[in-house]
Amino acid sequence: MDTVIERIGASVGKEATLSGWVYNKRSSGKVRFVILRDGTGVIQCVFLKNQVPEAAFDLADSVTQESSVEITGIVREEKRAPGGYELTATNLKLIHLAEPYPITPKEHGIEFLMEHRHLWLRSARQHAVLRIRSEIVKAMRDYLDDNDFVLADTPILTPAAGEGTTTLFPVDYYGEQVYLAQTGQLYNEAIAASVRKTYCFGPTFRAEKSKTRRHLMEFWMLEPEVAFLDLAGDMTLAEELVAYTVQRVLAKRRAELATLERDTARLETVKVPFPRISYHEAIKLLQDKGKEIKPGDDFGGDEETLLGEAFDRPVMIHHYPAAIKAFYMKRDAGDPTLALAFDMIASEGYGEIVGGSQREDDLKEMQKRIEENKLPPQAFEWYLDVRRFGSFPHSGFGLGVERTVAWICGLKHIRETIPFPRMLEKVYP
RNA sequence: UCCAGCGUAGCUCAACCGGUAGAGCAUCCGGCUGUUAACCGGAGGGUCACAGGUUCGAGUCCUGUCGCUGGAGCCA
Repeated sequence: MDTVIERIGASVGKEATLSGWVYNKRSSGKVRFVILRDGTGVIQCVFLKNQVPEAAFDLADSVTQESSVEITGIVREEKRAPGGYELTATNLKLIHLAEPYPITPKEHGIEFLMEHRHLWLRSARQHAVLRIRSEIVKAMRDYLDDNDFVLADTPILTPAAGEGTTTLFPVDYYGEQVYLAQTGQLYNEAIAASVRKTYCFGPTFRAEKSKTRRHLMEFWMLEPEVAFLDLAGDMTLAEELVAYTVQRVLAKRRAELATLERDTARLETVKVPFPRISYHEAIKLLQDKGKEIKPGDDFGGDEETLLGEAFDRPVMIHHYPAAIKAFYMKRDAGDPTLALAFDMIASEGYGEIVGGSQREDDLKEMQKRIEENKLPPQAFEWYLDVRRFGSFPHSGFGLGVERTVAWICGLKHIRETIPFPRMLEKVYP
């Protein structure tokens, strides 16, 4: 196996050759330090004038930031080193001399960093976020895979608007106008009738003119859908999935959370059960906190923050007014003005990370909703078939991956949670 | 779309009431045997976003345009 900095401890006292990029360098006359970054970690390499070839010693001074190099040396434990190890170099080989690197070890503004996002990803913070994001996705998929879910991906190009056309990106499809997917949910419902428990995981697209720290035009969503599951069971699935994911990141990505200076005490408490309050209880809670809000209103960013802050773990709000929720959600049998829907609001002001519901499974009722919402009925015939041929109660939800990453990492802005964010009118790089 | 703030060196920022354009980092040259965003000395580097106006004189004041940032709205 190749020697990498992450596992350098196994090579103490031995010679190792590391390949990577020059993260920084320092010089003190007859001793020179090259800080090497190899993608798994960072280690300082010490060059002593009388112990390395002259060419290598010269190169240790002239090599530029982010040049790619190969460094050979003896691995040593070192108390003063942040990672605990150091390399006493015996040689340095240049692979490519980098041009002057734009992102220096000093501060930079967000505009400049976003313009250089492809290079910014190499920095310690972004590296940590990439690794945590990967762990989060793996944890979620592991949880679902281990609980009998079948991954079945849904299309990106879709023939008709899911709900209204204003938020969709139109695409020319051999002369026909189609749209980038907003959700895989409707397809998931059909798949659930085949495999009982399914999920899709992929990008979704919104053409909204949203310009906030919580919105992206292109974001990834994890959407489970389960046959014969009601709203309460749906909430249980959501809280178990989220709690498992948070605990997994705490167990496996401590170092990265530390790099991000995340207060992990706020994550330790994220265990089941999560608090569940009804929409009307939430309204009352907000009114008690002095918010001017009345039953029937939807929650804005401020309200979500207040609700999230009221608990030490994510809170689930259920039984929203049907009027402010999607057409396919089942109504409450006792009060048809309410939808069997829930949102999960993350703690610490990160807002909604999960939105789910029990789906309408009655054919007549669904036909009525499609008509009321002025949706093109022919585009939904296949969807109605799910209600025509052995209709079944079923529920599911969508989990926004980037908002979840922002919350777990403690990032202020969602743009750092995905390698190349698609922001309002910004698609470079 | 609306509101607010900001556009000065490659980067991050200063420049007081309108009076000669400045620092740190980066780059180049030199010094230092343990540095941790190393440090010390030196050098080069400017269409003060763009256009117009006021003034003896504008980076600074006024108008417009463009761009960026934050927020609102919008938002399964």
